[in-house]
Amino acid sequence: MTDTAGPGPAGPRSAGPVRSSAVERRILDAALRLFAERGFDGTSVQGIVEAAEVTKGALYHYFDSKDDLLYEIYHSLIARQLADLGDVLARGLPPREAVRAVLTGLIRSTAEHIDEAKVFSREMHRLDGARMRSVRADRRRYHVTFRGLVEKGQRAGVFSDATPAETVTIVALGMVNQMPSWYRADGPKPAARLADEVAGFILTALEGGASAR
Amino acid sequence: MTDTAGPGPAGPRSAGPVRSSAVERRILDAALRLFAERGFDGTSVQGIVEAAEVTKGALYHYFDSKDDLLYEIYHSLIARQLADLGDVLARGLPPREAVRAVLTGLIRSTAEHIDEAKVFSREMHRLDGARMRSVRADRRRYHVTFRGLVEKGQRAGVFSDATPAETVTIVALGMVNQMPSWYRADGPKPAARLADEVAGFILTALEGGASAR
DNA sequence: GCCAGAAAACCGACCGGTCGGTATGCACCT
DNA sequence: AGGTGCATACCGACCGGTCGGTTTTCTGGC
Repeated sequence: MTDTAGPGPAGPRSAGPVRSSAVERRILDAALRLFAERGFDGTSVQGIVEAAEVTKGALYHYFDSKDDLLYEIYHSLIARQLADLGDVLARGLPPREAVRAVLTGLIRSTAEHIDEAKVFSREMHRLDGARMRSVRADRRRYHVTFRGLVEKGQRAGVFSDATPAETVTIVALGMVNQMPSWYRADGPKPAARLADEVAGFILTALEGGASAR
Repeated sequence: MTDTAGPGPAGPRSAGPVRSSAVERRILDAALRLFAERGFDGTSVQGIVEAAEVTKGALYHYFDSKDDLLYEIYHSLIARQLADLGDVLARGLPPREAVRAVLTGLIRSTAEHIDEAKVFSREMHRLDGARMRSVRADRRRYHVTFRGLVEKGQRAGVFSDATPAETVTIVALGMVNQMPSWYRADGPKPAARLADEVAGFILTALEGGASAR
């Protein structure tokens, strides 16, 4: 196993600064940019090392394979999302405020790291078995946690249970996961406003309608 | 140009059986299945011809390139979606029923042709300039038409205008476009029920909240 | 009914080029 | 003197696409 599933979501590391030399980061940045721009298969290893201004030897010194780069990108994205989610949960907000905080935070964060999200949504299927399982498990944890938040609100009578929490989750996270295909940082609407609108829309549906309790 | 864009959407043809020989369809079917399963770059032309039980010569007799196969898949998907949309519009339903009909139809149709949708969402960026523009234009038409439906309801006072129609469209179509990443035909929930739940959820948000008019 | 000739359908060996990855060497630091 | 951090040259596999040729189907004259 790849030890990616620690107890805490990206908790403090014992010995910190060993991770990621400058060269390592340059490679990762270049890979991210090129993957987002041309896709994984459309990007050659040679292209990455040229963009990062290093040599192939350096790349294969730090990474096992091209797929390794992909996994690093995925992992950093999911780790950040789970950490943000954990932060909100730790604040112990009531359901409505919790859902709003999670959704707006997720949308803002996705907008801010749109390249990672783009690569993720487009090339996730390329991962090999073990890594695929690890990434999927993390994604599922996020999904289940969000759904649990909705369920909690439904049980408390704050949200209508006309629509199953699973379906609500699918709609909300579906919008977020689709962002890479249309969101542009220089677009007309700031991410923060978009986030507020979407959260407001989802909450309206959750609160409106026939409250069955 | 490939003359695939006739006047009517797949309407009756003057002299029919020229289009799509059995071999042509076998190739397209195999390509669709393999693209959905392994991705475009992960699928070799050799693999396609073996799966279709034809030879490479036959494939390049009917298609110009591997990319050609992709475009055919995209085009058939979008053509169907636009045709369905047109059918609903032609019925002249009031906004609420129109939105419901479009959404449930789109979700059911996407579930039914999930492989096409999967290839589409994953590999759209691979198209070259001219074809990319054509596909994007069709997608945009769908988006704008749907948004127009929402706007019409808002102007009529049937829908709340608390959330901009554009944002509503982003949420609704975002869910649909994300379906390929999780929907399974053998899943626990039939597509028809899912479609009803989602449409109900979106309509609740559209009708609920403070109606500003 | 038949046959010649043309056109469409199809075959499969082959090619140029690219790509991910490796082998080996060397400078520098400790 | 040995390990880390690279550089460079190179490899074998594979891939999309081509091309000369063969088979099958269609067409029209008789």
